[in-house]
Amino acid sequence: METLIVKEKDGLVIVEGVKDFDLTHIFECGQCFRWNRESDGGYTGVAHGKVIHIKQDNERVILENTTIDDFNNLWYDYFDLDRDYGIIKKTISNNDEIMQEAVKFGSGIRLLNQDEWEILISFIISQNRSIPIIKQNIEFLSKQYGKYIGSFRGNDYYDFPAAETLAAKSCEYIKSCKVGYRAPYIQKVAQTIANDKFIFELKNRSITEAADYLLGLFGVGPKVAHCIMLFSMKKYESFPIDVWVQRVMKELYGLENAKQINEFAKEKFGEYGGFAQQYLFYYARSHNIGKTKSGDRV
DNA sequence: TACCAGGAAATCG
DNA sequence: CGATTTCATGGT
Repeated sequence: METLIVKEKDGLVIVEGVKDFDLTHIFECGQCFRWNRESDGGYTGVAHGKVIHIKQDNERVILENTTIDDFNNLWYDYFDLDRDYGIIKKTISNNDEIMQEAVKFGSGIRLLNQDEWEILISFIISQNRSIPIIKQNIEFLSKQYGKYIGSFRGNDYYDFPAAETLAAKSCEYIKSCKVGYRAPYIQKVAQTIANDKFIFELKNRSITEAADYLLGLFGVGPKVAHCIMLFSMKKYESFPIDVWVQRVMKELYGLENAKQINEFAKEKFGEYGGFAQQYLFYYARSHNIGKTKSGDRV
């Protein structure tokens, strides 16, 4: 992104000139599970083994409990600040009133660049579950098996557990985090990743090769594979199809099945499919598109 | 109480 | 091979 001004003041990192950026859109659009809104309107979260607090006042973003070095080396990429979302939004919503509305609603979404391993397990857990429960499960896992990071504003924070740690636990222990029938998926995948760090290479491979590898993991199907590639590997043509995307594509575009949806997304959104999907998901879930009669849309 | 949740594996026909 | 059933758990 052009013309970002970064400075440090009173222990805070202040970034000015941040466009197409809204914390609520970013953290509530379903891409991440470890960020929580605080009473001051900002969010506290764990990523990169660190806990930070972030708050926003229009185009000014304020980070607490971090440094300029970490901003430059970690958070700048994590928040995808090097990307011009104006171009993306304009391109995907060209001649498409539906997308225009979805983009307007989630105008400040940025696709976070998250850890492959954490996203893998998070979205294995996500299957057939609601987002609040997914967040709760991941908190259980982190508190039980994650490394203690430290205390911030009176709360203790734990990193997402390492693959080696989970690989060494039995299914029964993993199940104590209330992940249900997904426990054996987690346990087996943890062993795979602990022995074979290949997942961290996929970012540099083709989307086909990445998908092939991910689909070979126990408990990973098409939807979860696409979420992993989109949220942790910068494979932005990925187009995860979940219940909400199915609903919104049927309700607003008249598409009946996954095959039709994939062809439409590839044809219409191309390299920006993942961004389009995320605007649509956030819009659909926030407005209950497909769950209520179509006249209820805001 | 029955049904649903950012689905995928197992099983069926 | 595509279509259906099953799988834990918590919220509504």
